[in-house]
Amino acid sequence: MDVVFKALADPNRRALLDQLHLQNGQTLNQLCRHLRMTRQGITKHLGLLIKADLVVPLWRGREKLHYLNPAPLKQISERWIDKHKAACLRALTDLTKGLDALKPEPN
Amino acid sequence: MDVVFKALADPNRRALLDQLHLQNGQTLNQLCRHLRMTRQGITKHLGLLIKADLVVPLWRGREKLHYLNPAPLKQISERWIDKHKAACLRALTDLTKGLDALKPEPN
DNA sequence: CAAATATGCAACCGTTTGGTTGCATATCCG
DNA sequence: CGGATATGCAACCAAACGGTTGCATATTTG
Repeated sequence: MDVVFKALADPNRRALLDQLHLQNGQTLNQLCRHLRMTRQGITKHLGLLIKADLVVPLWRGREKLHYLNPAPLKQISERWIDKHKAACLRALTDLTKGLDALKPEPN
Repeated sequence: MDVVFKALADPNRRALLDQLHLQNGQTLNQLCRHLRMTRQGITKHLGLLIKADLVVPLWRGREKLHYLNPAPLKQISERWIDKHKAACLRALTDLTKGLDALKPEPN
C-alpha cells in the first residue's frame, strides 16, 4: 500500500499512467515520446509503477509492453478514501463545533 | 492536486490522518503522543497536510486544534481513481489481448 | 554474420525529504 | 508578575529521490 502512494506521488509517474490510460499496452520507447526525459529515467519510473503493481509489463520479443492494473487504485479508494470520505459529514460538524467552541471562549 | 499526492506519500502523515480520523480536532501535543517523533517533526508533517488542505488548523488560545478536511481526498477519488477504475474492464481485456498477441507470436 | 533496435544495469550527482537540536514567542495560571 | 505550557522558526544532517551518462545485453533484420 505504501509503495502505491509513493508511486503516485510523482507527477511524471502519474503522467505515465495517464498515457497508458490513453492507450494501453505501449512499449517503453512509445512512452518515451510523450515525456521529455531519458529512456533510462522513464525506465526507473516504470520500475516503481511496476513494483507498486500499478503497471504490468509484458515481454514480446525485444519489446516490453506496459499494461495498466487498476486493482491497487481500487484498493486505495476502498480502504482509504471511502473511509475518510465517510467521515465527511462528521468532520464538518466537528469543525463547526470547533468554531462554536472558539467563539464563546469559556473562561 | 500534486501537493495532496505528495502529502499522502508518507506513512507518518497517513498515520496522522488516521489519528485525526479516530478523534478529530486534536491539538499538536495530543497528536505527538501517538507518534514517536519530535514535536517539531510532527509540526512539519502537519504543515504539509495543511498546505495540501487535508487538515485545517484552528487556534484556540495557545492551542492549535487540527481538523480533517475530506474534500481533497474526494477530488482525488473522483478525478483520478474513478477515471482509472472505469478503465478496469478495458484494461483487463487489453491485457488478455496482449497475452493473445504474445502467444501466437506472428512471424 | 553484422548492423540496427529495444531494453537493462550501475555509477554518479544535485536537490528534496524526513528528522533532529536549539532557541524564540505567545498564552495560561498561581 | 513569573513560571509553566503550547507552539513556531531556523539551521543542520543523513538518506532518499529524480535524473543523467556510459556501457552491456538481447532481439530483429538485411
